[in-house]
Amino acid sequence: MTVSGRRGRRPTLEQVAAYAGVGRGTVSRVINGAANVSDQTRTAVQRAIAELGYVPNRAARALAAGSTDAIALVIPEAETRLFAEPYFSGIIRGVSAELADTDMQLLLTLIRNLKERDRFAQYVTAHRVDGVLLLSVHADDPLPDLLQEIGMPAVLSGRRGGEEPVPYVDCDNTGGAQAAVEHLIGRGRRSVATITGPPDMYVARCRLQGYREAVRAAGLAEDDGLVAEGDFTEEGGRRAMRELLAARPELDAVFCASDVMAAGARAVLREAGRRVPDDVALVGFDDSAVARHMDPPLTSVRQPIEEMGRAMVRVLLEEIAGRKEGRDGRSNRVLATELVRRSSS
Amino acid sequence: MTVSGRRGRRPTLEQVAAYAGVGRGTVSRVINGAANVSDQTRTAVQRAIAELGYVPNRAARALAAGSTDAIALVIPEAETRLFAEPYFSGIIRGVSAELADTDMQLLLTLIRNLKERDRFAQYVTAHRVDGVLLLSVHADDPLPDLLQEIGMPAVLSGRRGGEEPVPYVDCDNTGGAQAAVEHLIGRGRRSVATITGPPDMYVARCRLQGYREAVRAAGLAEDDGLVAEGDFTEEGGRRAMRELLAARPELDAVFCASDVMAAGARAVLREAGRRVPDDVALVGFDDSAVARHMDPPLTSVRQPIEEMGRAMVRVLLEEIAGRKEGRDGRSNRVLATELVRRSSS
DNA sequence: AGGTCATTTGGGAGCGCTCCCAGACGTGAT
DNA sequence: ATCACGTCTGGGAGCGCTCCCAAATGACCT
Repeated sequence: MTVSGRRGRRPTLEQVAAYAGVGRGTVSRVINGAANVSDQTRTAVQRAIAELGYVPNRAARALAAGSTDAIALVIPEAETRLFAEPYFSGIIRGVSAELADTDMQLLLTLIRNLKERDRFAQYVTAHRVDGVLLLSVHADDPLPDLLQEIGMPAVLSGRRGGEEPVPYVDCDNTGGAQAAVEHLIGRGRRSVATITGPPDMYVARCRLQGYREAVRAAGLAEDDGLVAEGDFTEEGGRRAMRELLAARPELDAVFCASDVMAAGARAVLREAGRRVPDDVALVGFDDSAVARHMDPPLTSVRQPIEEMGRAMVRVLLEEIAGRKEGRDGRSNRVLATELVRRSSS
Repeated sequence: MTVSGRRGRRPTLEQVAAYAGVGRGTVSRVINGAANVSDQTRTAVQRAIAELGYVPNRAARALAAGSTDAIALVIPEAETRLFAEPYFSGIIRGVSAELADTDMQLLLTLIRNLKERDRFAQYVTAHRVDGVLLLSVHADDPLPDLLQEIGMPAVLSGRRGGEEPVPYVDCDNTGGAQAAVEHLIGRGRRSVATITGPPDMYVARCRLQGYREAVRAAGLAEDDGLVAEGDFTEEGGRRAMRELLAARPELDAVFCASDVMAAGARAVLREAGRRVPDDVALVGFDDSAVARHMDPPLTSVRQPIEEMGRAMVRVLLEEIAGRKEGRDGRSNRVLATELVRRSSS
């Protein structure tokens, strides 16, 4: 063995220093990109690192520096089912991509009950991550406030309401819904109904508002008989569609606040003998696999999910960096949606 | 005494010891459940921990003990699209559930290119996790062998071939396919075709084998004209279905090695004027959202995905514990599948 | 010549744990 | 009383880093 004291273990910073003929501090400076190191020394250290195959020990670094180089992605368990596809994996993909050239680690935490939430709360209170990404929290979730309180950098995906104690990244739900309904109206539909999400969800209210604005802007009558409440499930979509058909048999288009509800609605329309899109045009929201595989394929509003994941990381990293430097940069981000036209409308 | 005071910071083990009037070692023993601590002392320490709200510092523990209390879940990027639903989220759910009462952390790593794979290789070589869960590796992936080489505990989901250098958890693909085809034959179908996955994938070969065994067992003719090669995509399913229809127009059932291919097949059948299930019965594999939302809903073979995630963790933890104690317990696990009957067959 | 200042460097002092050894304190046998 | 042998317990010695202070160096001034 060319290096003394190496015997099988991973080389330490100390050994790199010895090998390069410099002090520990200098090696540390090179690794962390500190400015005041002469080029000559830097090169020597870098060669030593390469030759020894040195990789810093994360635990030691975390202990000494008091930071963990890790962020947590927190997902309420329910969401992994509801948003299974493509939301969940899309966000993860974006987050991971944006993290790839950082050397931050991604910790995944599913929270399926109160006990686990408390455990996670304790976890972050103990500062075992540098920041937290919170996926689709519910309106009554105390986590955002807790994080705000203990000064843990955090970013939300979506909003629970208009304002939030921590930064959020969201897509333009109102605008997306509006575009969808404008599209329907633009295709000559005159009696456009909507199936909404549960009204206690902000995202559902936004999509409903988008619908209303489009209807109003087109000068069509605002008719509550054309609005039915769903719950983002297929069964809810069925129920709502039956209500609509009963109340306004003459309707010629339906904007559904989710693809899954659109699938339910489509089934009811089929039973009722209405053809899609000939008799009734259908538009969904989410652009999920369900939309692509429906018959006919469903026009749907696509959220830039992967990009949202990336944006969340960017905002969080800014937040973490800002926190360190004492400044306080709250920056939200709202991304645009896109209407994907298929043959259902 | 620099110990008392420290306002604002998290309490340390040292402070707990002082508060309880014992030594550091004793507190450590209580926390780690070492046997030789008197009940009285244990109680006192536990009270001190509770009263101070002490949470061990993971970095310090990892540094001192040389283990990280974290495992990595590694997913090749391509898979996050292909298996997006429900495989990906199902595994995560199972893994997370099984990990919940451990205090292991779950590190998520997507690998989207060679550079990232090398980085991850370096990462595990530096022993920054205690174990690795590898999702659906490709046949030419060197990661399993690398992990084996450096002695890092690892578990695969699925197999690349018959044997593996590291333990795996898989579902009974052959049995599932067999059950699906038996089901078709049991419903009176006599000309059962199959659309396979790419033959270089072990899972595809298994499902094909299951098909063959069922056909043979039923005493039906083994006819290569009834076997068409797909690639697990919808378009591949379409192409294969057209081939089958051209070669054996009289077929009355098709077993597809994936739901997505079944969706493609279904579209072609519709164009060809064949009714499902009246003229042609259809069965898929995966029991994905696509299956539930097809028209008619698709009979499909369900894999116990969440349970597979749990099993992977159990095997990995055993592996890690075994490694520590010097024993070498290679234990694979193959879980049963279940046929979910819907109206397509 | 001496003084000042910026730049670069070495290494001590921890960070909060676990590991392990030696000591304290029983208990029972001699 | 002495010894042996068990069970508990305290605390020293690290783990591999970062932080920071002081020292060395050299450039430039007075």
